[in-house]
Amino acid sequence: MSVTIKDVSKDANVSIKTVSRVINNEINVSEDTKDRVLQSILKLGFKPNKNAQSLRSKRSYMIALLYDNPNKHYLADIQSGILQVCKETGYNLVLQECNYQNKNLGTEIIEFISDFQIDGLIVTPPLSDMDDLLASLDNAKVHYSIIAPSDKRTSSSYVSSNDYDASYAMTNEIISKGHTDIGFIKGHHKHSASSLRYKGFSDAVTQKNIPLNSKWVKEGNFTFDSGFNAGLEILDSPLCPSVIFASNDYMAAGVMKAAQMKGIKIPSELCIIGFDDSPIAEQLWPSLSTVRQPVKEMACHAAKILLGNVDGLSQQTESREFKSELILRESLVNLSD
Amino acid sequence: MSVTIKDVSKDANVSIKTVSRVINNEINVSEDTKDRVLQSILKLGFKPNKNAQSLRSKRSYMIALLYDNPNKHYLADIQSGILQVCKETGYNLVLQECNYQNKNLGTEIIEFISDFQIDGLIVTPPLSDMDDLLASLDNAKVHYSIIAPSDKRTSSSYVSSNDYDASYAMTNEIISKGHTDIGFIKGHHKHSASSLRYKGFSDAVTQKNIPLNSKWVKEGNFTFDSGFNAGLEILDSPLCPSVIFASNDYMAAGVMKAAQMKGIKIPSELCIIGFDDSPIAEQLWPSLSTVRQPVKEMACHAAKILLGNVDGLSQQTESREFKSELILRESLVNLSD
DNA sequence: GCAATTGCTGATATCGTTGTCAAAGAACAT
DNA sequence: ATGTTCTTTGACAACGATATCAGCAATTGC
Repeated sequence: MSVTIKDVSKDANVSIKTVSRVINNEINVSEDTKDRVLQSILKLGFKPNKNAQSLRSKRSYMIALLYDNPNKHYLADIQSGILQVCKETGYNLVLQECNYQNKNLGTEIIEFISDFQIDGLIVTPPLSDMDDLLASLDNAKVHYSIIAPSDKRTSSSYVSSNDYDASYAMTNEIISKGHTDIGFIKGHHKHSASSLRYKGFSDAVTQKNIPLNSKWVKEGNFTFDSGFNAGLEILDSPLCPSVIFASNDYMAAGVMKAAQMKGIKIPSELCIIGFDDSPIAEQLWPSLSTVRQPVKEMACHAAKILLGNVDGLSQQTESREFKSELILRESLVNLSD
Repeated sequence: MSVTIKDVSKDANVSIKTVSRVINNEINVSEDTKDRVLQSILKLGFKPNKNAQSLRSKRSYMIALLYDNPNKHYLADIQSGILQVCKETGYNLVLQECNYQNKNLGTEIIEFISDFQIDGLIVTPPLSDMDDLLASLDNAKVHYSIIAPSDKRTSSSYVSSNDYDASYAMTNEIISKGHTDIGFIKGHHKHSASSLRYKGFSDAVTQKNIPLNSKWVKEGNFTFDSGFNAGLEILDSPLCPSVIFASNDYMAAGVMKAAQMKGIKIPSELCIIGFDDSPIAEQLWPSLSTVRQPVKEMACHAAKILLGNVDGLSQQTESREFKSELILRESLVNLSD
């Protein structure tokens, strides 16, 4: 049926072990035999059988993506970045949709890994915040790399973005436009990016001695609906802020809809700021000012780190923080009073 | 290290073949031995090694999703539906991002399948329209199921939705509100869903003797930008329609932004209709009237069909057409003249 | 009552690789 | 010349399942 290492060994007149050595780029094969074997491989169109390799070497050439994220675009970018690296290295990506509230998550994931001999994991938020999950993974000696970890764990491999700095910078941008009545919509309090984004905001206003009205600070959970509801609450009060800064674009879109339904003009009566530069930010009118993270690059990098650890052959890659970028669009203007 | 079939066979005092029989639910095992083996399996915590199974039986217990679709939400729903079935059946899903313009796509995919012994494919639009790709798959005797095929190929397994009927019904809904000046934005002409949606529309207007103004019919490619540009073109002309029906929500969102930028009031001066019920349809203001397809259920069904064909054990599942549903929201109102 | 069929079971080969270990020859040191 | 090390190679076992085929007992048919 298909060509095996045995056929190659016969054709090249060497033992199967030598063919294996050539396939795996092992040392101590003379140039002469190596050439001969490579030629036979080419001639016969030999491809090593992945399952046999996996069985013997206990490696599957597959990595898994762990996620539980309502943001489909974020996820799609992550997937796309990882797939790019996979394609280059011959690995495959399998998906593992999780429920972060599942009590047995650690156990189930470790079971999944050992079932399929998965070589490594990429862990995305909010799962990257779950210290107990990561502890189970460490314990089971599973290779993994984390996207947006809760704190920069020295022990592990991660990629992160400078959420705090970006949020701080955006807040200063808002203040520079003359605004002092600023609302903020936090994300879920367990989500570490949430806290950083809020901290960047609150540090910036505090440093400029701008009072923080607690009625204008709400907590959402990164969904459109939660932003919509928070927006309604803020805009129902007698005193309204002139800007609302939401921790992501979907919540900002929710605020925008709430404002539009109330007949509040954007941006002249209310400015709205988002975070993430999701496609919707540009699709709304007026379009959202926001913060762009290089999500796909981050995912690429996370995959490279992981494969560097998993695969002795690839080069090691270092953990890294990526810089975000302010995107100023129509939804933020100078305070007109 | 880990428990193998051998350990179980010793513990249950049977041959390894008998254990294998129990694992695979083969006939001709007495209730007595079966119970004994099952108990040993439970006691020892035995889990068959997937790679060994794959090597011997030439099945990987993995299916792949083929896609090249700009619509991330659609894709996420598809993935989610497939993963649900995978979880139930112990299969795994691997992703294969394609480029539908790639000339060697067929070859590359078949190579990928034989490399990893992928058990089957789920093909999504626009790849499901590529007859030459499907022909290569047939030729290589690859199992696959198609989501939204170009025509209901009797030979293969598919799930589809009633795009024509839904578009026809929505058009009648529009007409019943008194509109006669109707614009339409088609999707990419190679995309079969495109043609069906347009045909449903044009048949409905023709039957009601409503003239079709060709200046109000544009072609986009299902992206926001293409809808935005088409919207600008239509709305720039001296005579504007009172409704624009776009073949998907992203293009409809583009039209809405174009209209809003021009100061056209929605829905009083222009009604906008979308298709798909993407999340953005509800997030815009005014929210979009649209057509909802049960995408996740369709994906579930496609996965079941595939696994029914791949896995002799699971029950066979039939190809099926799913019904779409009209979702009437704020963006469509009676013609006010 | 004897042959044929059916149900259940196990010994052993097999899938296509990598791992272990030993052997042969070359290179070097003494 | 002899012993030691290093390089290159191959025979064979091993990974952990399923497949083949044969054997034996129990049932059925005539």
